[in-house]
Amino acid sequence: MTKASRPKATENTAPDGRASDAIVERIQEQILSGALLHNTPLPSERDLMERFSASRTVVREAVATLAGRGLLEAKPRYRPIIRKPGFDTALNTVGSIVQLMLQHQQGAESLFLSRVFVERGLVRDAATSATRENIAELKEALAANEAAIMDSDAFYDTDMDFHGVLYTIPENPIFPTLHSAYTTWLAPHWRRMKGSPEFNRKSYASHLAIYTAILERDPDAAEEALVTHLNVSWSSVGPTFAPE
Amino acid sequence: MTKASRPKATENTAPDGRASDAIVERIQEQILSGALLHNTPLPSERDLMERFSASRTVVREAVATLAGRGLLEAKPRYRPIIRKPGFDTALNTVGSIVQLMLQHQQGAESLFLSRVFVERGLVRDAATSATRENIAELKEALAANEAAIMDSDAFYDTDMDFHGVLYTIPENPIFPTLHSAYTTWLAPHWRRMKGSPEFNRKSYASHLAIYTAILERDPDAAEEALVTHLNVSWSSVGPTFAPE
DNA sequence: CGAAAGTTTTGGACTGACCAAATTGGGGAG
DNA sequence: CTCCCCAATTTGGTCAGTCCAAAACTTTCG
Repeated sequence: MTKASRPKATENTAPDGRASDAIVERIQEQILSGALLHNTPLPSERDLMERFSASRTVVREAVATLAGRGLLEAKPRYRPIIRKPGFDTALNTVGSIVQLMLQHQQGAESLFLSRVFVERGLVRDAATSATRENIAELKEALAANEAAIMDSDAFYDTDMDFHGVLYTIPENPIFPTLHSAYTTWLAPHWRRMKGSPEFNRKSYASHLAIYTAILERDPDAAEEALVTHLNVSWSSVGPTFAPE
Repeated sequence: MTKASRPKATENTAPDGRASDAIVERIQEQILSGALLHNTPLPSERDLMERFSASRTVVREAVATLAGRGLLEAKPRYRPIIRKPGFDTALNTVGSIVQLMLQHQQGAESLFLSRVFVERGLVRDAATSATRENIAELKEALAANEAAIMDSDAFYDTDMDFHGVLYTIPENPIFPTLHSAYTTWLAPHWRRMKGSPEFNRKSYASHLAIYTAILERDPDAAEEALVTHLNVSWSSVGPTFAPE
């Protein structure tokens, strides 16, 4: 105890904003520095209010803020779990807003088009600079994709995986994150209508075309194959979004 | 707006999650539907607690959540301002986490490389499909850039603007947002070191090369000019980030 | 040794109160 | 009549204390 852990009266140099912000920052530091371990639960609120000599209100607010930032995962009645931030954390925090904008097809289409844009760049780069390992992975993903043609659920997964491999090629952690963002955000709409082995076979053919173009180091061909592939997909998914 | 919804009396039967979530959702709806107008202040907390017949604690929590999602802009002592969500809102909410990752390690570099990736695609597209207006805008931005060579502050701004024009070409609202995200996130480091008219002149030359390549509808040349340009910039900015 | 019952802890929510800053309303000076 | 300044009121931020039901932790018992 010894409540005197922090004399708050003696120091007033900066314009004191929110009291919780100070706590947020302190906890944040401790999470980043590792003083609070990843995947472990946060100390109890009553504990925290002692450590920071603040009221529960403030502590609570701080916790909520941290949770909003994704540094804590706060399930309703449970202890908040500490999450060290990564690019995935960042993407997660936007999830709720993106979700809102996806309800209007305008937003969904924008997002989809951005994906096309990104993947166009990815396949071009793959065509010009994919390593042997990259190509091996692509081949593997492609094989899995072919094997799943008859099972639409599995096909969906292997489809995602194939595209996912493309995102790993730049070796930039942002891209895999982006991929999972695209898939999780668009997934609900995507899943709802999907199906025939016929359709799957066509998709697979597209994938193969992309792969082949990459193998032949032909960026333009790879890009074009990718674009037509995605456009076909969109033509059957786009309409599932709200009209206006 | 006939959805009067239930007044939530005393019930314990349902697995009610967070009480504030219900309010969050209601307010969110009202913001989206326009019942609460963009850029106007939210009603007072005491008012809200009457409307939703909840305690101030809960109302407060709801407001905090909304603010965290970017639907409200809450300055410390002022009334929260209603913000209808857009892609910019989304990017804003990630700001704090991104900021964390920028301080450290290769986070900054990853971000920068992603920018290079994006702009490569942008200039390619510009080279193949820029409209007369796009080109006119580029020309204008370029002229402004040249005129600012002697004034490093102004040069920085016109530099950003020039790149910004590229992000408008796809006519996808995500891209301008992305541009402002890149600039605001990287700005602090970028600003801290820049300077000589000498350096500016070189940058301008790069911009001109990009512009010329676009004019000549040469995607490869445009891309290459862009890459060398950004790499030069990075070589003088990158080191300003924390080592490891 | 493990499962059930019991006890303590903890997060969610509410009330009432206080303070300082923001907003508002009303004069009084120009 | 307008504009600015100062009180009166509102409002956001914070605190302390209380209640409750669900988790988490103990202990007991089969």
